[in-house]
Amino acid sequence: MEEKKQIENEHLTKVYHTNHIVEAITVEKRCTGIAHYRKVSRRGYVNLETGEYIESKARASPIDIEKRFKKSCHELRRIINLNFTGHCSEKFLTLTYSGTMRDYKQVNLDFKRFWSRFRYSYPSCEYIRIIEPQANGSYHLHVLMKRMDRQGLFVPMKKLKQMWERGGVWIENLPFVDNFGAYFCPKFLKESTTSTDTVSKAHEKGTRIAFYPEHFRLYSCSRGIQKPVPVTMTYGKLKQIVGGTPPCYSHTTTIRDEQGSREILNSITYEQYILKGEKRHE
DNA sequence: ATGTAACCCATCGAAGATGG
DNA sequence: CCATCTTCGATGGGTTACAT
Repeated sequence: MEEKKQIENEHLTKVYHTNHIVEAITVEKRCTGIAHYRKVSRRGYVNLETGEYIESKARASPIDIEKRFKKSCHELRRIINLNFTGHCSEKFLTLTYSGTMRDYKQVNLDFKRFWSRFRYSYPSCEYIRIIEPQANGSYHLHVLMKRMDRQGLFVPMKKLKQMWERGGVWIENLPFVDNFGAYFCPKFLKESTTSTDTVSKAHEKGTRIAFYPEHFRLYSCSRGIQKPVPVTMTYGKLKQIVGGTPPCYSHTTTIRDEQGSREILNSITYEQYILKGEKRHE
């Protein structure tokens, strides 16, 4: 049993406040100094203290890729929660291919073309775009679209189909959920590893992440989309912001030297609060 | 006029190492 | 897992050019 340590009110915590959702990340031993290594080229790093030069691994391991993916998902969730509230100026689009499309670059080109057309007719719109492989490895796109002048966004189906001629198009209102970020983030990692057939390779690794190319971007945003800015504050100040609301989710990770080691290097507590009252503004 | 594609470049996300 | 830093390649969008 891990004893639940109470965080001191004076302890510093990093807080993301994205509309009605508040996330607090509290690191027990906060990073003190500056990292010793500096990137000096594509693969090269130099230790500033010793002058030692090293080169990075040629290829990232599947574990590294999964970590990166999770990190991107976290950021994506926050961006969505900061920019989308369920207002009538917001819509959710899905763009698919009629055939199989496994060319990541081509998908980006196709979206670029779609966006240049869309922007012409709806110049006040901004987007968050997520590229996702389906179980068979064929890509499709999810787009959260938003009118910045806060007028209702209505796009005739006929027009949409003209702008995206590669396959199916869907446009919907945002669903009635508390956490849009969590709703729209890919959930590959939960997939079971029990594979059946042809798509073997990706499934053997237990995830569709394997379909992405090496330097993929899970999401991208147009410039008008706000980026979440964390604020470092005391834990007491955080409690003041959330009032009496208890965290709806909380998790502490302990970092050990190596697996099974008894010595704890650090611990990180993640908490999420959902504040009522500043929820949806229709 | 009206809609689309082609350039170019500032900006932004991904990479990747270590210490805690 | 988070923090921190730098480099590099991708890309968003303003502008121009080219259609219809």
